[in-house]
Amino acid sequence: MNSLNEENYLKALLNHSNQQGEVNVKDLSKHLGIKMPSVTSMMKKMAEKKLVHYESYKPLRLTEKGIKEAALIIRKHRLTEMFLVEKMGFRWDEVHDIAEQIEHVKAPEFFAKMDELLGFPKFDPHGSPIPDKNGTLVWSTWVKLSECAAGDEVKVVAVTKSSEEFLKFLNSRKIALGLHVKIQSIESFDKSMVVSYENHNAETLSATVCERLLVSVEGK
Amino acid sequence: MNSLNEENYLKALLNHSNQQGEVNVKDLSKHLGIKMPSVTSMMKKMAEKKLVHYESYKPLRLTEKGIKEAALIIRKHRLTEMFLVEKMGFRWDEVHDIAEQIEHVKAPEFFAKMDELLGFPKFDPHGSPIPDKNGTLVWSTWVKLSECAAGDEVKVVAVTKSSEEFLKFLNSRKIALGLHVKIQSIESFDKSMVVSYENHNAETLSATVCERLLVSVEGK
DNA sequence: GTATAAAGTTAGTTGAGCCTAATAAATTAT
DNA sequence: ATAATTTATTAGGCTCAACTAACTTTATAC
Repeated sequence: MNSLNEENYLKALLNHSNQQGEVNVKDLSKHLGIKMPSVTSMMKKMAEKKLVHYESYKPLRLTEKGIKEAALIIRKHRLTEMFLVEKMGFRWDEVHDIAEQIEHVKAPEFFAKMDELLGFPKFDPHGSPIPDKNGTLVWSTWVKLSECAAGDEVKVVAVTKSSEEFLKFLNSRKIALGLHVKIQSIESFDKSMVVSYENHNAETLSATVCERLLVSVEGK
Repeated sequence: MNSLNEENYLKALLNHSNQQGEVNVKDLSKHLGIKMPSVTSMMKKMAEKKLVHYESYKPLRLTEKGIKEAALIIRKHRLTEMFLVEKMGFRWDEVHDIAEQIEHVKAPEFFAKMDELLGFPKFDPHGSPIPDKNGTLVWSTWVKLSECAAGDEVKVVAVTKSSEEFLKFLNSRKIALGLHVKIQSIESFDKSMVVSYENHNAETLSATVCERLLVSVEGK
């Protein structure tokens, strides 16, 4: 049985891996709030359990088994978020921290029941896909803009949790579904993005906005 | 912040304390599945945190603070059980293990919402009282028959989770609400009770039955 | 292409929470 | 009232998962 902590490592490994499925120790350390040497030693233990591929001085990569286990935790997290919003009346922005805790509950029946009561949803309230019961994350053709890299060319395909103000904001910048956008750069300190599209050369989009825009990366 | 483990100690201390609020190390050890020396050392730590009164070779007793914290955990457990049964469609006998895990979730809003959705219930699906938000356990005038001692004289006042078979069973023994019963003895190996009432001198009631009968102890 | 900086690893410690074996106190039996 | 039994404590050790300090490897810059 995975310890609570191993579960956090798995989740962070999956969530912060790049296109090649790689993460470096530094990033993992920062996201988990755990010092690098501790991360290294945990990686060795998890490598013995065949959860990660580990080689000294090389980037970390989850194994198939690791990906599956991580996806199952993320499944629990996202199902929980959906349940909190749909069945308990929480707002979508209140549910993350609660789900962060409930995702570690070991009770398959509980999550199966949530799934059933929710009608087997495919996406959580933030627009992220919910992995299936086997831990298969169906990579939707769209991702959050915030997850893209500088240089990517993308098409806006959806918007999550569209409040009226948010839609007005998008309108004011002439951002609409189907729009082609190129990411010029990303400010590392606040994760805001400078993007260009049509006759806009350098629009700055805050991290909050980038979180809510779902896009498909051109050529995927 | 209490560790998960400290929470389990608190709960066990409250649940297994006798009328004087005392528990001995042996019992605690058995109920927690933790060896006695480990319990002793944990008690010393918890005594420093003012959660238990601890003196060598004396029975353990929760402090006011300890009782409150324990009651708040039990509150979360019982609210969860109620929620699982009332709002998610679980049977009352399926919910204990799930609640055992969810009770450790740190998210006051989550439990407050449950409470609200349930209409601020006073009892859980097993008939146990739910402590209030301040950790005050309102000792109902009734307790489970299983919690009484040999020699007690009691009156049957309610029945929890009355299935049709259970009611039939009670009928066949002529046990009804209002009946006066005296507990003759308790079999320590299976917790069944030998009781007498009206013209029945030595009826044996299984632990399961004693769990489901709520009684008021005469003279309380 | 060497120097510096950044990223990663090793070695050694710590604290929590458990364990066993041995000892001591309290209780029960004779 | 002493012996035997039960209950509790002490002493010492283990593992896990964190830490700091020191060192090594890899990447970056000049």
